[in-house]
Amino acid sequence: MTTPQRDKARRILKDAKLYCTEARIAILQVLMQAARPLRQDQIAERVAGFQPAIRGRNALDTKNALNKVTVYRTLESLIEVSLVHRAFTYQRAWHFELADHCTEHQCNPHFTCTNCGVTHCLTDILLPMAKVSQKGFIVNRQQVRLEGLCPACA
Amino acid sequence: MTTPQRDKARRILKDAKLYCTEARIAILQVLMQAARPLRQDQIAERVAGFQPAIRGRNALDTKNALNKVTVYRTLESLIEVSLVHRAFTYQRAWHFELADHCTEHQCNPHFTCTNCGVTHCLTDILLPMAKVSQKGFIVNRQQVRLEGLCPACA
DNA sequence: CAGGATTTGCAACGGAGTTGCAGATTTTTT
DNA sequence: AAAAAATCTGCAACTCCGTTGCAAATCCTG
Ligand SMILES: [Zn+2]
Ligand SMILES: [Zn+2]
Ligand SMILES: [Zn+2]
Ligand SMILES: [Zn+2]
Repeated sequence: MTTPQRDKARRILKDAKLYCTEARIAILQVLMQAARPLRQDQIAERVAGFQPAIRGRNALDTKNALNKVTVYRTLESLIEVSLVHRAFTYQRAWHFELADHCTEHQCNPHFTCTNCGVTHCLTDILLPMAKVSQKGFIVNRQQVRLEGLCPACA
Repeated sequence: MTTPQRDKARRILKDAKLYCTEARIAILQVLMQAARPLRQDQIAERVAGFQPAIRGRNALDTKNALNKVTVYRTLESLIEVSLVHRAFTYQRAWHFELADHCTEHQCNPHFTCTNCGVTHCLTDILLPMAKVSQKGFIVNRQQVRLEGLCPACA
């Protein structure tokens, strides 16, 4: 029950001076495997599904699921040490992703299809930063959201 | 009980083929006077304060307040005809503003100060549109959010 | 392995948003 | 102007994600 990815997660947590708990290890792994930002309930769902069966239980056993409060607080701690970002809210729910998807002052743009609802990370595109410093604003982070039709729905 | 602004609101509603109800007239006026996007409860609050007597009641009567469901559905109808936009969500609440603050494919960028929480409309700044059309995406709307310190807090 | 620090789960709460429906308001027709 | 049709409004009740308090479980250090 030790994989390269799992070891990597432990290492990351140790470097961040966080307790290496099962919840944090599992959630980190889920986010490392995710192709797009995930809601808390999606994260919980994936943890339950992908977890290599505790004590011989079937992987789909719901007992592998994390409590939603644990997911909530785990994400808070990961955000605190800048390992994770809140990417955006969609339908009143935050979507989370690893912070290493982002540059220091700008997260990758996110495109949400208004037809199928799927969100795509545009990791290879960055807009120039808005020039507002001469007005006295100090920008720490710029976020771009796009809305429209995805290739599949166009 | 007829002002130029009120007449303008009625005219806009008529052009949009919407019923000229007191709620719509009042909310439109509030948004016309707003310097930044407002939450539904802030809109209700301002309607209650500034209203020149809804339904013949005294202007100071707190009963001038609109029910939150009415605010909600009024905004929905105004969005439906593209008079109003949902600008962004902050702390789980949508913030609304007149759509004429925006160009066809891009709303004005919004800057939120992480220290004092105040949001500023950067109406004189527009970022270039992300070029994603060659990937098959059709962009209807681009939104930019900025976070950092405002001039007062810097 | 013991002891203190931290995290987890449960239950209960909070608040913006949402819906059904009866009665009120606005518009259209007569 | 009155009646009829269309639409809107308010109330109450509900959903859902996020949030908090607290006791039990887990994790780290010595
Ligand atoms: Zn699509
Ligand atoms: Zn992303
Ligand atoms: Zn400020
Ligand atoms: Zn604005």
